[in-house]
Amino acid sequence: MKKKLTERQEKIFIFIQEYQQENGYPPTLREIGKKFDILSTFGVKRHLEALTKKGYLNILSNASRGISINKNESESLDLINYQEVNNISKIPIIGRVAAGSPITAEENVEGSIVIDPAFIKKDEDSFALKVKGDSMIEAGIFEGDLVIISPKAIVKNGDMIVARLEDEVTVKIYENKNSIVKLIPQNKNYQTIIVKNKNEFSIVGKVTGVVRWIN
Amino acid sequence: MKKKLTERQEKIFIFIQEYQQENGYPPTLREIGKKFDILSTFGVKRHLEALTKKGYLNILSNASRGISINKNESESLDLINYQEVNNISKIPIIGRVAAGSPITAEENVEGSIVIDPAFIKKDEDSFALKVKGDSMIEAGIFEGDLVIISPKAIVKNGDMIVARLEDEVTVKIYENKNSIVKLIPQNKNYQTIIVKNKNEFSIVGKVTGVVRWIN
DNA sequence: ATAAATAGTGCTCATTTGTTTACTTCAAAT
DNA sequence: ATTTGAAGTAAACAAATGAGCACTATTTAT
Repeated sequence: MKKKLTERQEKIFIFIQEYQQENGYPPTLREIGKKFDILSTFGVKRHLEALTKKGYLNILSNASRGISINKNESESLDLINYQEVNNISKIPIIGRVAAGSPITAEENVEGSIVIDPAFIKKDEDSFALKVKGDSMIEAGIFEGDLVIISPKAIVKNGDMIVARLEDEVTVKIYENKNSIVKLIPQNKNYQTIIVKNKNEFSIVGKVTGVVRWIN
Repeated sequence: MKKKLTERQEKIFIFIQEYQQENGYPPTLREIGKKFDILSTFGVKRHLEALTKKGYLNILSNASRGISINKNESESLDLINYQEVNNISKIPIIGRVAAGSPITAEENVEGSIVIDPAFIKKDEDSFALKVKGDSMIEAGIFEGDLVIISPKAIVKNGDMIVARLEDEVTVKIYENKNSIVKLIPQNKNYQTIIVKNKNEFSIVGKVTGVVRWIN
């Protein structure tokens, strides 16, 4: 379970996420400090330690930019991920997502799917979401399909992602031009969403697969 | 268009991708060197420069771990092709089908996918086909998708099936009214096929699943 | 055969970057 | 009133890391 962050910590956490998404690598202490007018690296470091203690980050000691974002916060999920049968990755399937709850919380797990490790490239944090709604039918994603999500993947413009807006989770095409983030559906009947309040928006992960079962 | 890589460059590029995927940040020159037994950082650096010049990477000068992966377009680097011997609901993937040969002949197998037995109802004869062509895009099946086929399933009108017509294998919607068999595509640009010579037609199986991998 | 591209070693150097200690400020809780 | 926790400054330090040069070896193409 994730512990609550202070306002400052949350802003820093969001910045790290955005930096990582835009650059493909995490920021340094000094880059974070510069952004938030913190003149001492020590001040930044303690923020990172707080975020680590609360389970949001992992930090590799003495490694530059050794920040990795922790998107699978609950320990129960780790148990699910470690159930590997003969080196085959078992991916948890997330069903309904209660408002405000972490997306990978145990109570949301509906089942699991087993994928050949040759297909899913060593991303043990992957999970699957059951799609509700038809906003992506033109991209060949239907209601009831499972989308496989890689939380650590680098998201680029045009990628299909799962985004969280306030307490809603949706599948859309991601576009970031001049810091204006757009979430583009693939259905003429839906409108593009322009993200205004970045605090209420986060990228859950990139869609790396689609699985559909008929009957 | 991306330029071709040397064997060495490709291995290094794949390693960088995997490292990024696993750790959330890119490797350092020395970490790459260690992996490939390159004792000098300069040797590694020139590989990165080559990869940059050929459009695979971007590098931020003087920044540690300042490597970002360029995912512009088609990366047909099939690092996914090896087979492992495990016996749990392993579904073979059929690639090209030689004219006249039985569709599940061993030489046609391109790989395999492992599916949770909870999903596939113990149909051990299931196999997967890689879709070529776009005749089913309106049913959410795109070129390159894998369709999972159950040869034993009972096929009803309206079901999606894989049919063999002479030496061609296609995915279509099946309809049989008054002994007139129609194969209906899901794409306005294609025409419904009416089967005349039933000797040259057979049902390979029913489509029970669709799997798509993005990137 | 000769030039060009590829691959690598060993070394030095400069910068980047994380670590640590000591001290300050402020607000909220006890 | 005192303690506690969050937030920050300044300075010195060590480790990590990229940059660069001179030189060698092998393969590939002209």
